[in-house]
Amino acid sequence: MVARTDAIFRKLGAYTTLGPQEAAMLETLQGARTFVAAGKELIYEGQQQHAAYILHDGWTCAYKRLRDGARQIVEIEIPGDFIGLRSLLLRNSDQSVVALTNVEVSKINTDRLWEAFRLTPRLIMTLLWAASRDEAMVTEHLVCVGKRDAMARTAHFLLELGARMELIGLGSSTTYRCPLSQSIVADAVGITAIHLNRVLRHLRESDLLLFRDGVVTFLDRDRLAQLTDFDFTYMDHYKPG
Amino acid sequence: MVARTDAIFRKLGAYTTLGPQEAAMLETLQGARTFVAAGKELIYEGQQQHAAYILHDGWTCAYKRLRDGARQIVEIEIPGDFIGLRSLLLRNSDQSVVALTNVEVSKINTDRLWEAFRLTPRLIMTLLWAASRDEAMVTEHLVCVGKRDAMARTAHFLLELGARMELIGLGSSTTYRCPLSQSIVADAVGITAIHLNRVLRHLRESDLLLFRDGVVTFLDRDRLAQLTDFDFTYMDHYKPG
DNA sequence: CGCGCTCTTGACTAGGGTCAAGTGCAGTGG
DNA sequence: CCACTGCACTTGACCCTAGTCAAGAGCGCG
Repeated sequence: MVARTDAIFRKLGAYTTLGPQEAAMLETLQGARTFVAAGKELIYEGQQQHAAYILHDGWTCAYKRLRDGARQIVEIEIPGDFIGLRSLLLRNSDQSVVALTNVEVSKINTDRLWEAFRLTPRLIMTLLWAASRDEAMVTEHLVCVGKRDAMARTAHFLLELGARMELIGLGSSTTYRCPLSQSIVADAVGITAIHLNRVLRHLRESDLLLFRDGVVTFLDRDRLAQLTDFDFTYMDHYKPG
Repeated sequence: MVARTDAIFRKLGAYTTLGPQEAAMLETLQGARTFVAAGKELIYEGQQQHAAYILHDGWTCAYKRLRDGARQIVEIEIPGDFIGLRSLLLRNSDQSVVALTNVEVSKINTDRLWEAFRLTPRLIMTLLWAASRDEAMVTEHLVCVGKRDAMARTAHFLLELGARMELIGLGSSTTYRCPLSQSIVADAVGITAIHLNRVLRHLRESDLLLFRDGVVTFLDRDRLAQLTDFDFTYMDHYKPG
C-alpha cells in the first residue's frame, strides 16, 4: 500500500477526493514499480502496442524528432504524471518518451481499465480529467511557442513547472529543484540552447529569476506572471467551490 | 436517420466499422442539428459548464487569445470533427471556438455518454481514439511551430488539411476547397499574414502549391511532403491489418 | 591526462516582424 | 451609374530577434 501523499494522489486530489475503494482500484490498475535509468527510452515514436505508465519519481519528457535531427519536446513529466496515456489508443505511438533522470514508474494495466469503467466510474472520470488537463498544457505550450518571444516562453515554461511542482508538494512559490539542462529547456521552448542562455542571463540581470545548479528561484513571481501573460486557469488546479 | 456517408461516420470508420447498434447510439448521443452563422462563437475561453459538439458542415477553429490581442489558432475543425470534447471535463474551457463559415452542428448529450460506456463500450473507445488522434494533431502542430520555418509550416498545415478533407470525402489528393483567409492560416501557423503572403508566393513560384479563391491545389505533393518532412503516421488513418 | 558535456560569451547573419502604401474586389447608398 | 467604405490580398523598405559559427571555461570521469 502506498501512502496517500504519493504524487499521483496529490495531483488527482486537485480535482476530487478519492474514496478508499477508488484509491484501491487505482492501485490495482498499476503493475509493479520499476526503475529506469536516466537516458533510457520508455516509449519510442512509431512503437506499436505501446504501454502507458504512471511516473512516481524522477522526470521524463515526451518529444518528437524531425528528419534533420532537431527535437521538439512536447511535454515534461514530473512525479504524479501519466506517460503515454494520450496515445494509448493509437496504433503507433506518435512520440517518444525518455527518462531525464533515474525514474520510478509503474505500468498501467490497460485490461483492468475497462473493468474500472464499470466499478469506479468516478475514478475513470478523474483520470480523464487529468488527461484533459495535460492536453490543456500542451495547447498552452503551443500558444507559447507560436505567439510569444523567447523570454516570455522561457519564463512561462519555468512558471508552469513551478506551479506543477508546488501542486505535488515538491516546490514552494519561490523555488523548486529542476534537473533539466539548458539544452533540454531550449528544445522544449523552441529556441536554441545558446539563445536560451542569453535569455536566462537577461532574466537573472533583471532580478526576475535564477536557474542555477538545478534549482529555479523566482525573485519576483508577480512581475514574471505579468510579463509573460501567465494565467493559472488552464492548469485547473482549483477544487470546485 | 442520417446517411452513413456523414462525415463523422467516415472519420470514425478509419478506426473501425461501427455496428448498427453503435451507429444508433451515436445518433442518440446527439441533440438536434442547429445552424450557426459565420463569426459566431460556439465556446469562449473561461466559459463554465461548456458543451461539446459534433461539426457536420462548415469549418470552425479553436483558438486562444493573449492579453495583447494576438491570437493563436490551435486547431481547425472540419466536418466530422468534435468541438470542445477535449476540455469537457475542465471547469473552465481553456480555449474559444468560433465558426469560420456558416456551420451545422449537433450538441453532444453528455449525460448519455456515461450510459454509452456501459452499452456500447466499443463506440466510446472509438470516440476516445478520435480524441487521441486530434491530440496527436495538436502535438504535431506544436512541433511544426517550434521547429520548422515559415514555408515548411505552411506547406505542412495545408497538406494535413488536405489529408483530412480527403478522409471525409471532401477532397482529392491534388485539390480541396479551403474557406480560410490568409490571416486565419497565418494565426494558425504562427506567422504574420504579411509573411504568409510572401510564403504563398514562394510556394506558387516554385510550382509546389496554389492557394487561390478558396481552393488549395497541390502541384507536387511528393516534393511538398519531402520538403516539409510530412509524415502521415500521426494521423492514424489506416485500419489495422 | 585527455575526453566529453554543459555552460558562457562574442561577432555576424538571416528569417521574419513592422510600417507603409496600394490594388482589387463586393456591398451600400446616393 | 458612380462615389464611398471595408476587407482581403500584395508588395517594398527597414529593422530586430534569434540562429549560426567560433572559441573558451569549468567539471566529472575513465
